[in-house]
Amino acid sequence: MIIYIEDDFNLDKITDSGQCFRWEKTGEAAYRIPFRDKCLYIEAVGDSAYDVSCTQQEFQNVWYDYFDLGTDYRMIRERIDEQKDPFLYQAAEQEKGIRILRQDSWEMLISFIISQNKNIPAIRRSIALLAAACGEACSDSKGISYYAFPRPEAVLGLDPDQLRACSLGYRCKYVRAAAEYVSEGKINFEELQKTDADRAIEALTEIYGVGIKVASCIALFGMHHLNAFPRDVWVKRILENEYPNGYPFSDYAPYNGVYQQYMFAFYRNVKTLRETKS
DNA sequence: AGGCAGGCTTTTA
DNA sequence: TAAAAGCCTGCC
Repeated sequence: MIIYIEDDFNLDKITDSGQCFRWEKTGEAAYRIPFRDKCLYIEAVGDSAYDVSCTQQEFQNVWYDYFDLGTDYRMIRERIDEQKDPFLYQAAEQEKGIRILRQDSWEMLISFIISQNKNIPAIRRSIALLAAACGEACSDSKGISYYAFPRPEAVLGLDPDQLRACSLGYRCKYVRAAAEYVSEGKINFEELQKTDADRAIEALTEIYGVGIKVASCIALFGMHHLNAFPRDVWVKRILENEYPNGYPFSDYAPYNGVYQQYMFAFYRNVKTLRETKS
């Protein structure tokens, strides 16, 4: 089925922005995307046109929300004043097409615990190993198999050696603690989605192995708190280098997290560009 | 070969 | 309470 998306939407930009770790590239501008108990093939086939493997009904019920198509990212992007903030303006122009997906809170919790001290390929690898170790084996619309992201109880069912085999290293104990925490019902993701970003982050940091940065990522990518602003080493460098007199968070509320994504992706791409040149 | 990669917890001053 | 040390692992 062909669908049309007029707003900012770029599959490569979204997956390169480091918010999702389970998309599989199946071709030029084409991906296979597992989400909860579903799996979608999507391919860019022309101007604003995308070929998707699901029915119209499934797209409306599941994927419209997953891709956050109800939010106007062009409007968010155009709030940046080129004169007042040329750096962010350029970053957003360059990285236009990034959106903040509405992913599963529990999956994001585990994914970002795993992310600490790892680069993106290593994060992807660990998550794939974990899913293969205890996720449910499923079959997509083409009959090709994949693993659903495991439930907390499935993670708890692994013995320590099996967990360690997912290349989790010292994060093993964090992953296990988080699975216990969720399994015991100590966190209510739905409730935290309804509050503000700061409250959600505060609650998330109660979990062993979750600090401010990881909690901010979970709030932004797993609870859709668009004002959450993860500060990793790159963002700290950006704030130091580009905004020595301070960053105007209040001007950019309630979308600070979206702008963070633009500048983060922009900075990283500049860096890799420099590396490939030299 | 040592440092670093999208940090966190624990220990130490 | 702020700064360091230690932690798994893979990669250059």
